[in-house]
Amino acid sequence: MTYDFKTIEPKWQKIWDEKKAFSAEDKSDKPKFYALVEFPYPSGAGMHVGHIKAYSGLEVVSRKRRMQGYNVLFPIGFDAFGLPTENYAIKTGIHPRKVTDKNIAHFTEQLKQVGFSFDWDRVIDTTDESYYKWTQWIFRKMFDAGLAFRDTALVNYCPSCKVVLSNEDSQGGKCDVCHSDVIQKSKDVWYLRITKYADRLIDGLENVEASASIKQQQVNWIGRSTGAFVNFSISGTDEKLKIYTTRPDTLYGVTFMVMAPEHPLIEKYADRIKNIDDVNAYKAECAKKTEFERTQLVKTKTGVKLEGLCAINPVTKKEVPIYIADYVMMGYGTGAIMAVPAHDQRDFEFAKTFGIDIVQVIKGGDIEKEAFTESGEMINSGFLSGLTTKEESIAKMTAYLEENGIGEAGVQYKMKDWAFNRQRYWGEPIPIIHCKYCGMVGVPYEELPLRLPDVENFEPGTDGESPLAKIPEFVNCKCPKCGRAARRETDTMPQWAGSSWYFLRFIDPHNENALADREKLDYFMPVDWYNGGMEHVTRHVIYSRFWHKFLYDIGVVPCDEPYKKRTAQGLILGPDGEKMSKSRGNVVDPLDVISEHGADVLRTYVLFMGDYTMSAPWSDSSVRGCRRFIERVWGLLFMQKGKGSTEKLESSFHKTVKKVTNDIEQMKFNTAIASMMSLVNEIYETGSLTTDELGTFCRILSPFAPHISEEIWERIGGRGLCSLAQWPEYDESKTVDSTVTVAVQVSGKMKGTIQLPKGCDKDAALAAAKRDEKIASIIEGHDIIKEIFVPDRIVNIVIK
RNA sequence: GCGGGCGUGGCGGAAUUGGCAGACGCGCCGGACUUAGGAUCCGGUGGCUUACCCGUGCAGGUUCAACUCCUGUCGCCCGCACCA
Repeated sequence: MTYDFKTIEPKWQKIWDEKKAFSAEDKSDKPKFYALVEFPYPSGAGMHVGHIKAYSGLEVVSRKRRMQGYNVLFPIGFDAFGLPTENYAIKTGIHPRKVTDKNIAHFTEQLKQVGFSFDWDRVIDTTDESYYKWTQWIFRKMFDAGLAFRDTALVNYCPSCKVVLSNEDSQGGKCDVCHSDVIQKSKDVWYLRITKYADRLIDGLENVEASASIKQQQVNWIGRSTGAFVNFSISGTDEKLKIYTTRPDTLYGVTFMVMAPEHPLIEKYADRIKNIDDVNAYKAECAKKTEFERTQLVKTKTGVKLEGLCAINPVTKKEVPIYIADYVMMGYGTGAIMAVPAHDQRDFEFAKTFGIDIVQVIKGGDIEKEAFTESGEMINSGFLSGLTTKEESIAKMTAYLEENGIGEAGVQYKMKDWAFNRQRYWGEPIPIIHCKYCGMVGVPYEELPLRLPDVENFEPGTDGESPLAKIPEFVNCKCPKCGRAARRETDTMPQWAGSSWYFLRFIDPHNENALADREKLDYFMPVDWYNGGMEHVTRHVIYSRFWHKFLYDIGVVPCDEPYKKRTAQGLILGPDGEKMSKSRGNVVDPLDVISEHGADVLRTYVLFMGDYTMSAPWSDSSVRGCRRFIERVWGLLFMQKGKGSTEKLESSFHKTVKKVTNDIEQMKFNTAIASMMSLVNEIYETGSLTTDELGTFCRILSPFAPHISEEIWERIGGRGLCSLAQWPEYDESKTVDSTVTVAVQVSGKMKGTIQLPKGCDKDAALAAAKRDEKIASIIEGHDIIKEIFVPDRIVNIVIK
C-alpha cells in the first residue's frame, strides 16, 4: 500500500492552519524559545530550494522544542520593498503594491505546501503602512539623535539602477542588484552614523554564539585599526596636512606624502601648484575610473607631484615632496598618507616608479628588492633608534607626538557611515521636510506613517532624482516648525531598512501604539537562535545589530544584542556542482519535488544531503533515497505489531531517540536522519514492532517529516496532534549494551575484535585477547613490551 | 595580499574529538517476485597479487595508536582587498 502524500499532506496542512497549531503565546509559564529565519523577499519567481534549506533547520529545532514544552515563536514575514519589484512595475506598468500582494500570496501558498510550522498570525509585510510607520519612527529617532544626517560626499552610484548604493551594496565595485559597474559621484545624500557604533559592534560579538567565520567576517568588515594622526606642516603656509598611520614608529623613514586626488587642499592651494593643469588632468582621469578599475586592475602606481607644495617631516625637519595618487582613497583615514617606502610595499612601488629616496629605519630584509614590513631594531630614527619591539616604538613615538602637539593616537575603521537612501519609489519615504528657514525638520511623530503616494510613473529621474519628486502634492507641504511652505524629502530608504528591526515586530505585530509592547519584548527578546545566509553576515546582521543597539540606547528594547546565537546554512548547488542560476539552467524548483515526491521527502532530503552548514550539490537520485525512506516508514503501519518487542530493538529505540534529540540541537540533521533510517532498517529485519514504539518513532520523525507522522499517529490512535505531542524521553541505561565489541591491536595494527562484557577490566580484557586464536598466533614467540587498554574500546599489545 | 573553511570509496557524506576508517544514502553487482520493472524485498559492494598487505590531497614528525595533533607542501571554495 503506497503512501498517498497528495491527499495526506494537504489534509494536515489544513488542520494545522485551522487549529492554529503553531501560534506562540504572548505570555506563558513555559520557557520561551524565539527561533528566527531570514524572511524572504517575495520575488515573482517564487520559492527556491535555498529557502527550503534555510528554513528547514530551525523548523526542525522549533518543532522539537515545541514538543519539549517550550513556548516557541517561529515567525515569518516578507521583506517586500526593493528594486526588482519596482523594475517589474516599470516594465509592465503594474503597480508595485499589486505585484507585491500577488507575490506574497503566491509565496505564502508555497510555504504552506512545505508544511513549515510558522506562526501565521504574525505575518508582517515591510511595505504595509502599519509596518513602515515604525521604520520611519526609528529613522526619526535617529534623526533626532543626530545619527541620521545629510552630507555631500563621493558616493557609489549605479548608473543603470540610477541609485546611490552603500558600500555594502557595491562590493567589488559592482551593483548588488544589476551587477553593472558602480561609479563614484559627488552627491548630497543621507547617512546613518553606524561608525559611532563600530566598537560596540565588534565588542558585542563576545556575547554572541556564532562560528569563528561569522564573527571574523564582521570584525574584518568593521576593520578597526589603531594608529596615530600626524600633522605635517606645509612649508610656506600655516596649513597642516593631517594623515593617519598605523606605523608612527616609521616616521623617520617618511620621504614623501601622498594625497587622494579628491583631497580638498589641492583646490585650496591651486594657485601655488605650478603644474596645476597636470594635476587637474590626473584628477579628471581618476574620476572617470570605476571603483573596479581603480582598485582591482592596478598593476603600476600612477600619480603626479605637486610642484610648489612641500611638507615638513616633523621629526627630521626635512622637506618632503607631496604627490597625488589614486592608490590613496579619500574615503579612508584623512585621505592623505605619510609614505615610508622602506617599510610599505605600496609606497615602495611608488618610490621606485618616481625615483624617490628610500630610507630604512628598521633593520632587516633587503630594501633594494621590496619593502621590509616586519619588525626589528630601529635605526636612523633619533630617539627611537635601538628599540626592538614595534609596540614600544609606536608607544614612544605616539607619546612624543602628543607631547609636542604634532599628533595623537587614533582609531580608524574600514566600515563607513551607511549611505541610506534610494532615489526610487518602492521604499519607505524618509520622514523629513526641508524648510528654507528652519533647515531639515522631522515629520511629526503623530503624522506617521508618511504614506507613499500613488503614482502612475515609477521611472526614476535622469539625474538621480526620485520619482516622488515629480508629484507636487507630495513634495509641497508646510514646515511643521514655522508653518511656511516647504519641500518634502523625496528619497526613500534602502531595502535594508525594513529588515533592520523586523524581529521586534514579530513579537507584537499588530500594535498601533508602539513598535512592540515593552512587556512582550522583555519576554521574547533576545532572539534565541537566528539562522540565515552567510551573505548577510556583513550587511543585514551588522545593520540590524546597529539599529538594535540604538533602540537599546533610547530605552525601547531590553537588550543590547538582538541575537543570542547566529548560524548559517550552506548553499545548495546545482546537480553539476555549480551555484544554481537561471543562466546555467541548473535550478531545481522545490514545487516540482513536492508534486513528485511530497513535502516530507523534500524536507528530509535538504537536511540529509550533507552537513547543514556546508554547501552540497543537489542529486535527484538521492532524493529518491529519501522517498524510499518515507515509503518504508509508511510500511511500518502495516507491519505485524509484536506484543513485546525484542530487547535489541528496544535498545535501538532508546539509542535513536538519544541521537536524534542531541543531533537536532547541534544542527547535525543528516546524522539524525541516518540514525532513523538505520532504525527503520532494523525494524524491517526484526519484522515486528509495538504500537508504542511506532508512536515513539512518529514523534522523533515529526520535526523532519511532519505530515506522515501525523497520519500514522492518528491511525494508531495517538492523542491530539503528533506535532504537539510530548517529545520522547530515552533511558540512558537502555542505550548502553551489556556486551561490547572491543578492537584488538598488535603493535597498533588492527588484528581483530573480541566480545567483552561492558566495563570489563584490563586483565580480563587482555586475557580474552590473548585467548583469541589469531592474536595468539601473532604474538607467539614475541616479547610483550607494553599492553594498552581503553575500557570498552581497544586492547593494544605491543610486541618486539 | 589578509581572514575563514575544505581535501575521506564511483558519488553525497559519517567517524563518540587521539582508539575497529568508510555509518546512512546514492550508484553499481547478484538473487527473489514478475508478461514486464525506472516498483518492492533479500544479499553484496574501498583497493589488491585476498589467510597477507595497502588505503583519509602530498612529504615528514609526535604516539602503543593519527582522517583527527605538529612542521612543510599542493589544490579547491567563500569573504574582504592599494584600508595607509
